[in-house]
Amino acid sequence: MTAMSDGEEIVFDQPCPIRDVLDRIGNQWSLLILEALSPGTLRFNALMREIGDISRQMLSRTLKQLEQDGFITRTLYPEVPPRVEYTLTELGHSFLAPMQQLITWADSHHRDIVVARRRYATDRK
Amino acid sequence: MTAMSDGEEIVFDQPCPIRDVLDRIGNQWSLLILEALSPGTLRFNALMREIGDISRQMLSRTLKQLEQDGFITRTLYPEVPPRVEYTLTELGHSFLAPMQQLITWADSHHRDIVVARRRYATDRK
DNA sequence: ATCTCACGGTCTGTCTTTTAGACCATGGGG
DNA sequence: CCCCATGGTCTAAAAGACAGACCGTGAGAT
Repeated sequence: MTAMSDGEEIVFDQPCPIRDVLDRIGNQWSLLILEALSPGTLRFNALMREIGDISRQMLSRTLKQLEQDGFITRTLYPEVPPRVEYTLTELGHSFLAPMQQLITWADSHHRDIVVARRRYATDRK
Repeated sequence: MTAMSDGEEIVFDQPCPIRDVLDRIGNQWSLLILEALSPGTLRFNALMREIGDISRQMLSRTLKQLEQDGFITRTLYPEVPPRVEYTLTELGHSFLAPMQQLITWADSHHRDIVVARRRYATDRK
C-alpha cells in the first residue's frame, strides 16, 4: 500500500514562486492538457484521445494536480457509465494568454530550432 | 563505451511544433537556465551556483540540448584551468519575451494557486 | 615541495518517475 | 451471451534524474 502517497505536500514557503509554478505546469502534459481544454469542456477519455500519447495514469495524475492547483474543475455525473467532465477555471483561462504566447513563439521559431539541430549534428561530424 | 549515444535523433517531421518545442524547453531546468543567462554570459560553475539545486549532470546535459537547439552558444577558452562560457543567442533572447510573460503570470497568480491547494486539501478532509 | 582546491565535465550506482497493460463494476448493443 | 465503453487504480518493468566519485592540470596556501 505504498501507492497514492499524494496527500503529503511540503509547504515550505517558496521564496521563488516561479519555481513553484514551473514545477507544476513546467511539463508537457500539463500544458497539453490545458491547451486541449481551451476550446471547452472535455471528458476523460476524450482528453486521452485528443492528446493521443498520454497514459491513463499520467492523465489522471496530471488532471488531479491541475484541479488541486485550481486550473480546472472536475465534475462527476453519477450516471452509469460514469461521466466526468473537466473544464478550465477562470485561473486556468487566465493562464492561456501567456501559454498562447509560448505556443506562438514555438510555432514561429520551430524552423530555426530544426535548422540549429541539423547544423549541430553536421558540425559534430 | 556506450556513452554518448546522442547522435541518434529521430527526425519524424513533427506535425505539431508545439510538442517538439515543449519537449525540450518544457522542463524547469531549461527555463531556469535561460532565465539565469538572461542578464548575460555565465560560466558552467557560475550557472550551477546561480541555480543552486541542479546536478552537474543535468546542467551539462541541458546546456548541451539548449546549445543543440540554438538557444545558447558554448565557448571554450583552451586555457588552464578550462574556461567555458555560455551565452544566449538571438533565438535564446527572443524566447525570453514569452517566458517572461509566463514568469509574470506565475508571480501574480501564485497566491491563487496556493489558496486553491489549501482549499483542495481541506475539502478532502 | 607538497597539499588542496577550482575548472568543466563524465561515469556509476541508486532512487524516483513514467509507461504499458491488466483489472474493476455496470449497462447497452450485437 | 459476449464484448465494448465508462473513469479510473494497481502492478511490474523501463526510462530518467540524482548524488557523488573521478579526471588532469595549474594556481595559491602551507
